[in-house]
Amino acid sequence: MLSKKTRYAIKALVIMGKNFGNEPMQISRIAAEEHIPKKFLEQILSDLRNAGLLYSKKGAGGGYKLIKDPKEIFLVQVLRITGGPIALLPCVSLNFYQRCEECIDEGTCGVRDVFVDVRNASLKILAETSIADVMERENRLKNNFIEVV
Amino acid sequence: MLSKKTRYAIKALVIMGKNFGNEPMQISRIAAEEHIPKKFLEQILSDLRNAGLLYSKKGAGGGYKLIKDPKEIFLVQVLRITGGPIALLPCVSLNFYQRCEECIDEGTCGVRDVFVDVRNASLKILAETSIADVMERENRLKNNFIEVV
DNA sequence: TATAATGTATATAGATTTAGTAGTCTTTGA
DNA sequence: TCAAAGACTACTAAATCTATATACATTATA
Repeated sequence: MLSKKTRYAIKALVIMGKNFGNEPMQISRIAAEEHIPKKFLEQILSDLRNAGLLYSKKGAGGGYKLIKDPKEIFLVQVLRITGGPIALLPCVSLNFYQRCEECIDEGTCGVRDVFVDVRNASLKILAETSIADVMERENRLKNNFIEVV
Repeated sequence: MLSKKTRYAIKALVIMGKNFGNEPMQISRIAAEEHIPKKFLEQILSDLRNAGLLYSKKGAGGGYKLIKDPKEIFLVQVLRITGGPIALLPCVSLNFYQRCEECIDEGTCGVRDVFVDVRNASLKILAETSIADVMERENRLKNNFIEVV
């Protein structure tokens, strides 16, 4: 399960994606719109900034905005920055690998072998899906809703 | 990430799978072979038993064994018994659903939409893979190793 | 240049979950 | 009757996650 930190990070990036090309957005505005605790969001945006995804401007009229086009920011990057695990087993994680202490021989572990496949399936989607794709899905869902009603 | 409980559960089922058709295995033996803390394993096997996967026998000469053929026990069942989440977001989980508190409209959430796909991809593998498949993968890995050496 | 708005950094507290342990009871077979 | 084994309940320790608090730095603008 993703941490709230990761979830909030993605949501914040999506909302900044909608604002791409415009002036920076203030933390408090993002926090209010997405119902995210402001102080917590501060930390998260700071991490995303240190990772090179965001530009920030201090002082009055300051805020955050995306450095890159939302088409070029992929979910897998976000998960890695915020430490959200993709793999379901530590011994299968590419970026947060840890040996399973109890394991006798990782190389011949059938359980691990299955969860490598699971990771690859998840990873494929997360590596192909950008912030812009998320925005597009949202639009599609909204339009479908109107059609149905 | 799966809990150790879930990991231990799968490993215990695999080792009992190898023993399928024979006399019950004692907790202490499984614990020793798989390097799992005995008392913790006790709880886990008890859960698997209550869920109908294991037969148990008390007293001298007692122990645990599979009720069903390992071909008929699928990983998804084990995860659900031990509470291991498959979905990466609570609002996407089929069996452990919880609303994301901050979410304004689940129905048009683009993030959720992506993670439904991720869940489906993982679920497909876990619902198709049985304990017997895990055993088979293990054998295949061992044989490949011999060939390579 | 004073002030208010804003981000930065660090520390810490509280809640929750996970992992593991202890102890006692019950059942079974020899 | 005794020892071996599982069943059940409660507890604790550790880790992690979420959130808040505090103090500080920077910037726009009046």
